[in-house]
Amino acid sequence: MAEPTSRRIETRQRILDAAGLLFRQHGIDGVGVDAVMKQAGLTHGGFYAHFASKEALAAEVARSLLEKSARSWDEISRTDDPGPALRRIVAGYLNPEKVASGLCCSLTSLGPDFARRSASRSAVGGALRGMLEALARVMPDPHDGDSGSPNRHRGNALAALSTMVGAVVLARLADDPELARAFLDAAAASILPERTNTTG
Amino acid sequence: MAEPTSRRIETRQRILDAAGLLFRQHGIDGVGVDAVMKQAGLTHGGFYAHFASKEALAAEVARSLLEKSARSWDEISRTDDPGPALRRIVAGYLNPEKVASGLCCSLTSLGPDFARRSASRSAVGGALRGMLEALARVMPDPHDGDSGSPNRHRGNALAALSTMVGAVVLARLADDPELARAFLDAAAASILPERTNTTG
DNA sequence: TGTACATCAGTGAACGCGCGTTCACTGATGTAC
DNA sequence: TGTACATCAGTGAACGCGCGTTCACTGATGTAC
Repeated sequence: MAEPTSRRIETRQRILDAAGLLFRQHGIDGVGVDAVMKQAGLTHGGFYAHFASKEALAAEVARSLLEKSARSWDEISRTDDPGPALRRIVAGYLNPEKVASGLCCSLTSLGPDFARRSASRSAVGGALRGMLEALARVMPDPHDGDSGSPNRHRGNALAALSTMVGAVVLARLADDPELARAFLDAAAASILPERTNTTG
Repeated sequence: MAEPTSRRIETRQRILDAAGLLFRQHGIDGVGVDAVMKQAGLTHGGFYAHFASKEALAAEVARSLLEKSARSWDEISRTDDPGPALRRIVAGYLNPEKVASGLCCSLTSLGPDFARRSASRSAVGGALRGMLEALARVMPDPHDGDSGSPNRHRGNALAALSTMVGAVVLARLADDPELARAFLDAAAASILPERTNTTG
């Protein structure tokens, strides 16, 4: 009983993946336990062998989705040079197809849901800090001469993450695809050092 | 029957206000029609004399809350000079007490909920554009010499709104009040022309 | 001013349904000898 | 290799509850004469 079998672990992960998909599409309250289990190829009764409650599942989904993002950003931030790394992170986050498909970062589709559930809220704390650290690592120095200020990169990372999250929230809310696209483009332009725009 | 009585109008507004409060606190799916009516000082049965369904209520709440913001920003943008106007709008939006109380802009607490409900989504389109126009009106020229570019203010407004929305979403999600505060401060600093920080 | 009536906003019991959760059971897997 | 048994992941019927919605009714308000 001490070690869970590998089959158990796989099933648990399948449930987490199914919930991660459906919760982002329909919100946590918009998806029942039975729908999650069906998506995972199981029946609803077995759910409680893997999670104590739907709340506990939500918290695990929150943790697992955001830790995946944090790991990805961390790796990019340590592998690439800062400039290309930042561009990869931002372009990946603000990718219009991903946003339209609804498979974008859970912060943008479930942020308020997580914020209202204390278990989910505390589950994401670590990953959130990890994302900020990765972002701070690849932030450019500001164009005024203030590159010495120690917290400057952190402040820029906080603002950049805010801009990305907000842009995706607003792009998904916009009724018009052109406006959606404008949010994503404007956010990317405001985070990345100016250089992309035209030849003027 | 043509003209609704003033009493009817007042009651309808009381329901809208109650729903605006409770939906922002607990999410749309987290609040029942009976809770909304009780908060409005009525019993649940009377609800359907005022709204066709809970969905219709959600859409009206979306419209009414965001149009209120749009009107407020519009007035500020036409009354004050651009600099002070922008500062008032940003400081009002990123106010830490308002964020902590949960009475902040509905985009940050219900944005994803609205985005998933087509009626709500189309109900907010106009107000969203109104908010962007007000914001564009008070945006400063960029510090590079590109002040002639006609869409530059619009792009800045899109990015600024994204930053504000994202910062509040993240501040409410952060488990630590200090981190919450840092999101709000960093967002304000990144939107407002640099000048507030220290005497350096 | 007073009476009779029509209107209609709001009441509260009742409905069917879907949800989260429980539990006795099944049947496949693995271990002991 | 073969048999007997223990384990345990997954099944599916059942539960109580709360939700969105309906509807026959009440009682206050306003109008007609």
